[in-house]
Amino acid sequence: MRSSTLSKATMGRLPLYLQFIRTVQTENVSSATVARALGLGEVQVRKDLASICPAGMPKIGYPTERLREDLEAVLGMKQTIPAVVVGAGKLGRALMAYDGFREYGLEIAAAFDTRVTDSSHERKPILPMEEMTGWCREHEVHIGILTVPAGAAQEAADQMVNSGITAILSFVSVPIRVPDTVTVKHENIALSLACLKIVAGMSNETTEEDSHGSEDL
Amino acid sequence: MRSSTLSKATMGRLPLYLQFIRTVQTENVSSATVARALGLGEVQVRKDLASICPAGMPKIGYPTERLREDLEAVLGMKQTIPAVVVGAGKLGRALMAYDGFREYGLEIAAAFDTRVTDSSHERKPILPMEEMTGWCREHEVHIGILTVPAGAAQEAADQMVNSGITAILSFVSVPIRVPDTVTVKHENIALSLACLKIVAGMSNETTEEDSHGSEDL
DNA sequence: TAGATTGTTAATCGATTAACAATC
DNA sequence: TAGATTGTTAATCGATTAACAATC
Repeated sequence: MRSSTLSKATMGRLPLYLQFIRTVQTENVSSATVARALGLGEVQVRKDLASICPAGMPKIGYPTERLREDLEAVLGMKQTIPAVVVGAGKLGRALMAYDGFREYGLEIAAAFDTRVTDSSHERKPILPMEEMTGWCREHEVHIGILTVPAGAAQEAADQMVNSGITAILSFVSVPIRVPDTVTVKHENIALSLACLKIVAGMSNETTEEDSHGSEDL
Repeated sequence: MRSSTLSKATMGRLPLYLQFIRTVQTENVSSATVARALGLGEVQVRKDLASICPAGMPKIGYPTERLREDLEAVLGMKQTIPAVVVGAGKLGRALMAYDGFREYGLEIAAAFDTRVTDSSHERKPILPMEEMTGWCREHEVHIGILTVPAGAAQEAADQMVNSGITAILSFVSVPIRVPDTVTVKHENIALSLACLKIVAGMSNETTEEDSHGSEDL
């Protein structure tokens, strides 16, 4: 019931709140403080927080500890669940070594690659692709990170689906086809950077006809 | 004039269109085709495309080549501009080696790190931090990718700003403070994965009270 | 001409913001 | 009590969708 009142937009901001709340040292924190820190509207913050934490107190604010717990609960970070990396290239291995996942209730358990690579320097196993299905089913892994070359993406994705993975974070720049039951999120780094280039006004798109001077966004 | 009619939402979809258009083999492409491929509304696609490409023809669609050119023009991909990586750890070096940036008119020119690292295996120079300001000013670099440890983020960001960088793509999970003239985009991979976990319904947030069965988003 | 497709105007929807009531 | 802060209701804003006119 409660979850149905959380809009998509609100949901997207919750991790942002959590990130900031974790840095707060005081016992209580007000919506104004959060808003200022994150550059959001005060009312928006209050509305968002009210939807997940009923412990806000007039004149005092939100108990930091309680707020953090509620955020973590809604975001499902109470328990750590395993994920696998598919494609143990440079990016794949960089992600394996990244320990920031744990803060968000996730842990890379293993990686898979078509070529048997030297994993002696890694703390986690890099296994041949053929073992993925068995391994994932055995360890009940349902989240995968896809970091293979574009040409191998579809085949790898198929194998992931076949291994019982239902959520894929893809770093591949080509779209992949999966059944409706599987969620794919594309993380296109080049694209993010390109957007930044545009927002920062570095593209050749700035026309001289716009006599307003530089637009403020 | 034209650019002012592009909403933020539309702008965000343009790279998506470009990605797909580049895969199209036919001479012309209809909004219906694009919509189907990307899972968007037909009218939405038409409205978006109409705002950047005046060459749409009833009964025929959009000339693929022309559409691609217009998209690239608006997205500022005609010319390649340089970017630097700050923090030559695993992720930083993985990004250096990634050649997908070029497709979006960007090129990693060099990396900087506090520790002088072995860059003999790299095709691009990894230079000591002290040289960043001079190097960036000389090469007129205004875009930077931040991949340092959280503890070093603020200092590194300050140096980037000082080097004339006005757009930062940050992979650091802590917020950084920069002047208003600098744009920062946070790329929190762990967070993306966490969102996926939620969307895919793997968090412990699913309540038994929701008797609708699984929600379809 | 007829039909398919584009482009635009109006209606709907969702999210943000403003105003204000509630409360410790 | 007075004041600061929360929570909610109504108004505004922006984006999407629906209906339809324009056109090759």
